[in-house]
Amino acid sequence: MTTPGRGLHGRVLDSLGPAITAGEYPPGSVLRTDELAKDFEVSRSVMREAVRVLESMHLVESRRRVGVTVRPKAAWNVYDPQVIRWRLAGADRPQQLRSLTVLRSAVEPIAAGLAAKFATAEQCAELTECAIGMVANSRGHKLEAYLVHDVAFHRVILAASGNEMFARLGDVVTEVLAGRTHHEVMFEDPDPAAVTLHVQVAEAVREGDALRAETLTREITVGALQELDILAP
Amino acid sequence: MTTPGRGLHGRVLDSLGPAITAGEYPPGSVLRTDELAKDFEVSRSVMREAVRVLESMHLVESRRRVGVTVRPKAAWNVYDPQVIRWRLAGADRPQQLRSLTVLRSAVEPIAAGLAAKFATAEQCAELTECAIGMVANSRGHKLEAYLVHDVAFHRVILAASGNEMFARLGDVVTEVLAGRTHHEVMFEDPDPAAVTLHVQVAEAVREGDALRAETLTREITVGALQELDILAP
DNA sequence: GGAACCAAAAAGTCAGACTTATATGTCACA
DNA sequence: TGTGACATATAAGTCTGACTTTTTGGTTCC
Repeated sequence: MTTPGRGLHGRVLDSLGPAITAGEYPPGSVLRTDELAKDFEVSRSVMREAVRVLESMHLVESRRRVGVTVRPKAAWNVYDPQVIRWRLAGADRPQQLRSLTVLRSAVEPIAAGLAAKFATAEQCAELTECAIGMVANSRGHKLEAYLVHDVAFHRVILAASGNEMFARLGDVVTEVLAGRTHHEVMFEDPDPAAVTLHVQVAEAVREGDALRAETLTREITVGALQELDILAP
Repeated sequence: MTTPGRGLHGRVLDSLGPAITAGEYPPGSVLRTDELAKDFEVSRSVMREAVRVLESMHLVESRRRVGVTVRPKAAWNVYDPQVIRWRLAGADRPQQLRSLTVLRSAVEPIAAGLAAKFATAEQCAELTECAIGMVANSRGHKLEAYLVHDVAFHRVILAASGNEMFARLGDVVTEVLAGRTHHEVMFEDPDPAAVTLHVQVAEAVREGDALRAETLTREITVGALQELDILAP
């Protein structure tokens, strides 16, 4: 999905980042740069660059005479795609999946409404294609192919909303959907009702019916919430 | 609001970051590390650390034999608080304000609904205090004091939602509200209807009425959208 | 015209010396 | 006994220079 280990400092991050988000170094832990450098067998300059990046993610704080302190989870930049990936890969996975799904349930309906208003003809076509692809792979244990179209569908919706911040959630949604299919139990074919909803959203967007697109998408996300037992009574 | 210029590399960031987000170096521009180091009168190591941070924000990409390339806006980590601050401070301000307000309009109603279910007694009390503070400063050109309570109100809602990702939007909302009051035209007292809505939201949350809290908050955010001429017909 | 090759350019890496801020302990004095 | 000033050790921060590695773009030769 993303470029791992860009350079030496990147490999350090790929190792240190997940360790922190997984709570291996609990908040308040103090690390020392040159000790880390020794542990990871890299020069101090490389380790310093890695620490700087972690600092920009608010995962750690570097202070003179003290060291590199791990910050509490509440301070983390939980929207950083890399942090999200690290958390999804570790012990934090369930919580991360829940909060992301709740975020989706807030954002996607609004995005769909905006998409109905602002989507280009090309995006409408893409959307329809995705919906068709989902239908075509909705039966017969072709989950992999189904997922590809499902992911693409949601990405197009977010991009077509015309809101840059919504658009940037495409990666996040991708991770969530991919995770749901790959890691969770998902032997059966997708819910036919959900497939229909996607087709109908594509319709509504094409017809410029913002309210309908929003409502239908809300139904989709409610389904996603229910899958994770996040009830919305 | 946040710590500016933490160390030498921080000061470089405070200068280079805004320049990039403002489009001073358009996407595709190629910078060279040691040239930058010379320009900013810092050592290469310091400049490298700054570049690493910019890279982690997806503002630039560093490649061997090529240099440091500025990435297109679509790649930027627009959820990074620092990037948001840089954009709000520069030419991108209007667009940034719009997309943030749309994001708010998606997230806050859901957050309010969750808050109605999960807020602690303490948070309910805080919320009521904020609402009272808003009422008390709603007339007589006491906008500064009004704003303080307004901001606090929305932060509590987001925090009380129990969703870590919503909670982290508190800073963002703060920036938006502060910006609206300080930079935009806002001579008159706040809309009395909006004040009432806040009071009612506090009520609904206290009573655990999720649906009402959500609906009322949606009315608040619709108002925010209208202020920016973002119509939602 | 295309494939193999070469050279330059820029980032990447490392090691070592030095500077600076600061937490903490010490000691004198009240 | 408590409090303030001061000294000291510590770890991050900074700078410099040498070296390595990757990659691009041109050049040569078939």
